[in-house]
Amino acid sequence: MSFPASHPLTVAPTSRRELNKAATREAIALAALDFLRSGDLNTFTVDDVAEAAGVSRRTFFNYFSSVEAAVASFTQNYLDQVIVELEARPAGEPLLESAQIALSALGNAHDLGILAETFALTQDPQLSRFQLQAWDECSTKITQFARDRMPAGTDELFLFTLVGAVIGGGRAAFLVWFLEHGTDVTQASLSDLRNKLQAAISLIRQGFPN
Amino acid sequence: MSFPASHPLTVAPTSRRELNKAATREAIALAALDFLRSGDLNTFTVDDVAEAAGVSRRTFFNYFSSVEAAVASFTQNYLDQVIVELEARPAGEPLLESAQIALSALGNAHDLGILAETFALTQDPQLSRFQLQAWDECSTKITQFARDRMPAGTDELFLFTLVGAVIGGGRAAFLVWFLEHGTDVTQASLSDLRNKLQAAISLIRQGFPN
DNA sequence: TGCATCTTTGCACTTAGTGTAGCAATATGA
DNA sequence: TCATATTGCTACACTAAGTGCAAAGATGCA
Repeated sequence: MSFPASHPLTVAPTSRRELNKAATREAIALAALDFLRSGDLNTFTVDDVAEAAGVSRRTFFNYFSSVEAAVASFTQNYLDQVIVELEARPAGEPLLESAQIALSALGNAHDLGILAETFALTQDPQLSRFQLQAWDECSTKITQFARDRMPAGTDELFLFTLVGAVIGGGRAAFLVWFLEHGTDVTQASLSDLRNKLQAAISLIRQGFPN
Repeated sequence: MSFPASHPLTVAPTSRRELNKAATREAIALAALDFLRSGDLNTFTVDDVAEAAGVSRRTFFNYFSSVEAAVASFTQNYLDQVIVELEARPAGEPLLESAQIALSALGNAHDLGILAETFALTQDPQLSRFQLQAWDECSTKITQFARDRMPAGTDELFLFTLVGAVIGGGRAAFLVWFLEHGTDVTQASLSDLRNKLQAAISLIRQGFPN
């Protein structure tokens, strides 16, 4: 979970406690991911994950409400970053351009590799639910963002549809990318992901005249 | 669960057993909805729902894997209908037009009222996950449908983005509709929902040139 | 160092979810 | 109509999820 460290925007809350908590959180999430790599959900338990992460079962639940939630944290982190990037864009910039840039302002290769892996490992419906929720929460935040940046009184349906389409397109780009590259995250496949994200948003912008 | 009855497309499997099962399923889902109407998820248990539906706890789990899944069945039914409507459209028709028609070919007012209610009652993240999954499964089906109807060799990113945008727009229409009308399902609000669905798809078609 | 604050842990408890085997209802064929 | 095969329902037992609580341990601060 390199998110807090790589984005010291909020006063750098790098106290010992914060560091410890971040490390614990990451350890748990990684342990959960590791179990998923070698089997499906019902081949291991929360106790297993907790033990592997070196914490008690109770502490696991202090950080995540379930294994699924722990695995979804990687996606969550990426989307949180997208929001940060989005809010860093200049106010005058067209919204779809901001979205294009924010979505493809991807982190380092290692984090992205894990993100790609979660795509692979969360085909199980039980797991995919939590990914979907992460995207949905992101939608809500972007809608709020868009409402602030658009002219006052912009039609709500227009707003929601725009954001819904952007998120739908973003997920589409990730999905197609993953279908083509799997968990292979080279520099080349990364740049392809950026291309796909940009292409998807471009399609949204242009529309689909038949 | 009027779905099987109202769509006797598949040889009318109306045997006694089928009828009983459909009735039980509906009873369970309605019982779950009823408990949600008067409190949140953790104010009642599966046992409560089973008892209210007049079945054993074990039978509940024979039909649904959780209370959340039971509540999501209403959305599921609507989206299943959308797929049926979609597949009934002529092959030559432009895809977005088919989608527009299929999405707004809504069932009767009573079923829609319940659908609207589930929008209201599933703001709880625990519940919304299952709604999101229903929409996502619908996406997958529509993507397959679109692949079949588009020229062979159509770009996959184009396909996924188009479908992602359509589903995003569809959900946006429902959301805005619900935000405006709540669970009030009159003839007028229904026709507004149809308008919103059509408007959303139109936006997708036109695109968002800034 | 001593005290206040926050985090982790163990324990006990309720509820979720599932395998299994027997029982009840429906279907089928004469 | 009856006998029998098939399918669904139920009770029971069991593992694991998730949570409240209070004590112990770690960190922050003066």
